[in-house]
Amino acid sequence: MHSEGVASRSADQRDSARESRNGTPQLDAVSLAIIQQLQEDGRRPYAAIGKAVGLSEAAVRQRVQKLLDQGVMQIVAVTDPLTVGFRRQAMIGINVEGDVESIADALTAMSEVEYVVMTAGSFDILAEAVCEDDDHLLDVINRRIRALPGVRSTESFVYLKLKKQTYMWGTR
Amino acid sequence: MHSEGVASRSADQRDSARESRNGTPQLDAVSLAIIQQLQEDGRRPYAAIGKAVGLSEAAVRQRVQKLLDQGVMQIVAVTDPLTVGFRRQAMIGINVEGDVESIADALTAMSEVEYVVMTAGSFDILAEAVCEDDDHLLDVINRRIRALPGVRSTESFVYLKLKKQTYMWGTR
DNA sequence: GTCGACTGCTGCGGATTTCGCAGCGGTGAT
DNA sequence: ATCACCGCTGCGAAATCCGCAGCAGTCGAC
Repeated sequence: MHSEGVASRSADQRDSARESRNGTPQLDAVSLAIIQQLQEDGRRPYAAIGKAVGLSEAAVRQRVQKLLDQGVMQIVAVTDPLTVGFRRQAMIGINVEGDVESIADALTAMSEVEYVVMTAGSFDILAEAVCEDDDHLLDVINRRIRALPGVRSTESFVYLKLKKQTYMWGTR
Repeated sequence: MHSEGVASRSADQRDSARESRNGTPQLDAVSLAIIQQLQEDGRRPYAAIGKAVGLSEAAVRQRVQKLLDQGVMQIVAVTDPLTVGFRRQAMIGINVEGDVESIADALTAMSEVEYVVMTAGSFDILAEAVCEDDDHLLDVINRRIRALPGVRSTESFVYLKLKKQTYMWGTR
């Protein structure tokens, strides 16, 4: 039950999530609207969403389940790390020699590293670390990240104050 | 089958969320466990959470409502922006002369800017911009951010590939 | 063209969950 | 001791979730 119909459909019916070349599904307007509803409130009832986007409760439920299965979105609780006991966060800019992606994978495997992105510019990788205190952060940066073979240099930006953190993509 | 004796509330009954000096609530182990459950699945039923943390369904519901009201957490859908039609993202490092916080506030007001943090290090502010295409990104950086009075310089890191994006704080 | 397979939507009951409220016990202040 | 407050429990009613059967539209094959 995991069919991947690779076809181009023009009109209406099974166009909610078409696969594109790179494997990331293409979303139609209705799925986008559903996501938008759930970005406002992740627990909003399916029937209410259906009324908002013009679909039945069951249809919304099936679409949401599919979006979750495909990994397009996830419905989760997000918090301010400070209130859950993580007092030190930092963005770490990393320069790499050799294979950037393998370094990025190594960072991804670290539980303290919550965000990893490969970039163009004067850093090859940006990674966000969430730590309990300074010692913990120091350990992550100096003993774990800089120890990775291929890491040429790092620069750290310790967070002083988080001003904005939104999850309203597509709501604009 | 995770039934744990997390709730030894013999000691203290009304300690689920006490206010500390700076106004951010202090969370006890049970609330943390609830958040953890909702980080795994934001739609998990209250009864299931209650079974996991050792509370009744109604108690979990009241706690969750309180956590939401206090702004400690929010339950939302999160997506990979690429799949929802935003093809260009960038982290922007900003140097400021004068009041850093007022610049940060101005950035916060921009809908394209999804993340703003004041930092120590060679940037005063890091901001993440989510845009539809290169033109849009260029407009945000050159015409809007650099136009802010007090912005001395900016440096951009265009995202090539998002490798990790987690919301599992406290799950470790 | 018809046929068949596939996909997505609807509508429907039954099971489950959510919701509101009254009551209870522990804590701290008066 | 008394009182007010707060969090937890338990319970019935309402709303929601869930699975399933049926229908309609598209696509590919013949």
